Amino acid sequence: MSGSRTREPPPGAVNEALTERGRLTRSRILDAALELFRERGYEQTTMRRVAREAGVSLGNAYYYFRSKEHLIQGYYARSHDDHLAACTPILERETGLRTRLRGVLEAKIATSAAYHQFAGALFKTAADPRSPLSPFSDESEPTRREATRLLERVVEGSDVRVSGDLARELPHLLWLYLMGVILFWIHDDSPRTRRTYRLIEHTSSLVARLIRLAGNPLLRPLTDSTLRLLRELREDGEGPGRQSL
Amino acid sequence: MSGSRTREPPPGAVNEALTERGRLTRSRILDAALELFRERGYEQTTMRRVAREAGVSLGNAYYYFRSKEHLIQGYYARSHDDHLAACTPILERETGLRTRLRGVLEAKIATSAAYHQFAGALFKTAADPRSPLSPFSDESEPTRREATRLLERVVEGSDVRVSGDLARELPHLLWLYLMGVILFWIHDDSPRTRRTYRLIEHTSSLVARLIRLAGNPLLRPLTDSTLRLLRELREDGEGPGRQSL
DNA sequence: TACTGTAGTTGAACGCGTTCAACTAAGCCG
DNA sequence: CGGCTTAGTTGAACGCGTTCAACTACAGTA
Repeated sequence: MSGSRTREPPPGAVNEALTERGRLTRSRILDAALELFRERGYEQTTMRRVAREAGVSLGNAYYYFRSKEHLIQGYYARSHDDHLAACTPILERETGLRTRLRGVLEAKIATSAAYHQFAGALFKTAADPRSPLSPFSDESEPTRREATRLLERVVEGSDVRVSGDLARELPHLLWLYLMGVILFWIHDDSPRTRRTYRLIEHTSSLVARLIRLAGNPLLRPLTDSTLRLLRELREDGEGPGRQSL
Repeated sequence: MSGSRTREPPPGAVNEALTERGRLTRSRILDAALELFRERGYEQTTMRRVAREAGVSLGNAYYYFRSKEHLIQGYYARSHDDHLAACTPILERETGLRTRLRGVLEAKIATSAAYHQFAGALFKTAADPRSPLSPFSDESEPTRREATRLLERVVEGSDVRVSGDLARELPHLLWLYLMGVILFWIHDDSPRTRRTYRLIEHTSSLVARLIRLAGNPLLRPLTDSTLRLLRELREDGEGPGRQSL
């Protein structure tokens, strides 16, 4: 009995309160994990192998990552950064809503291509509502907010004007749309996931037209009750987290 | 070396080629599993405990169920049977599309209520595209087909007439809608999942109105390109399985 | 320099899902 | 009855994710 007596929970995903040495070790572990994920997928990658590849002990890997699943958050962060970088030129160049939407969606798929085969296992854990990795979880709120803001920029920077209530909800709806596209992509086993690109090509046009139509008198009641529903569901939730689906 | 030399793959989920004794044992295992799932959830239930509770050995449980996940298919089957039974009176009584749709959706949620807390873990495995339990997998095709047929009856038995092309795709779209509702329900932690009921109440009305509007000249191009997309995506798939998402 | 607390690190151990070679029981054919 | 086949059954063993008590390295303090 010589060591410390209480142990704080491991640092986990966030890069805070780590010494230089710690940051380096953490990074080595994550790099090893992502490479193994790409090479042989999620299930086939063992924590023992990750630790060995990173040159640390098994227990040490768990010091930096609460669980095998938590390694995935490292992937999330990197994936979003890549996506953002790929979107910038598109959002600066294009002004049409359809083109902007399509470009952003295609960028997400293109930047994720290398991880397509292990993305299934990824969503497997993400689908569990109790998992902190669920895209709907409180813990994912920061990432979700960033993605939503990106979609907000897609609409705001376009030549389409959207009225107040809809403008507020639209980014969330588009985020749901993005989740749907990703879900499709995960299940897409066509060569180069060409079916997903086809889906994006068609649905981006569809969605852009729908947004334009939303103000039309014929569709007004439909639009209104949709917006009312979204508001109600949001108010109904007990926390500030808990998105509208 | 006295026993048999080759071993067929275990019977798995289907109830075929089992002796009376086998059927009984299988049923005892499944009953034990479902009870434990209800009591303490999926993860907290161990195969050893299931076997003990069923009064069989650990290995024997694996003789009837290829894996722990495969126990879930037993849940699927029972859940669908319950749903079907609950829907029959509704479909015989109601004629309005909105009411029929709402009734069928509510029945799904109501009959699943007891399993709400473990349904998350259920969908967790179901979200993996490689898993045979994925609702999109080839192995789930029979169940999916049955559910789709139920939704077909919802439309056909109603007082709304739908034209040919749309009539063919509509059941698949409604099945997707049902999947979305279930996904929402899984993440719904409001008391008695009342937010899900609110969602159903509003969206069933919305969807019914959309179906009526689909034939409207203003929306005709939108409807047409949606249908074209669905057809294309289906043709693009290489197998007869692989639904349109 | 010695002392102390903490970040970082270790590997044995636990419980789990899963596998498999071997066993038992029951039916069938001569 | 005896021999054969096959459905049904067993539990030890394997590999994995995860935990944890104990260790080491190092920075700060007196």
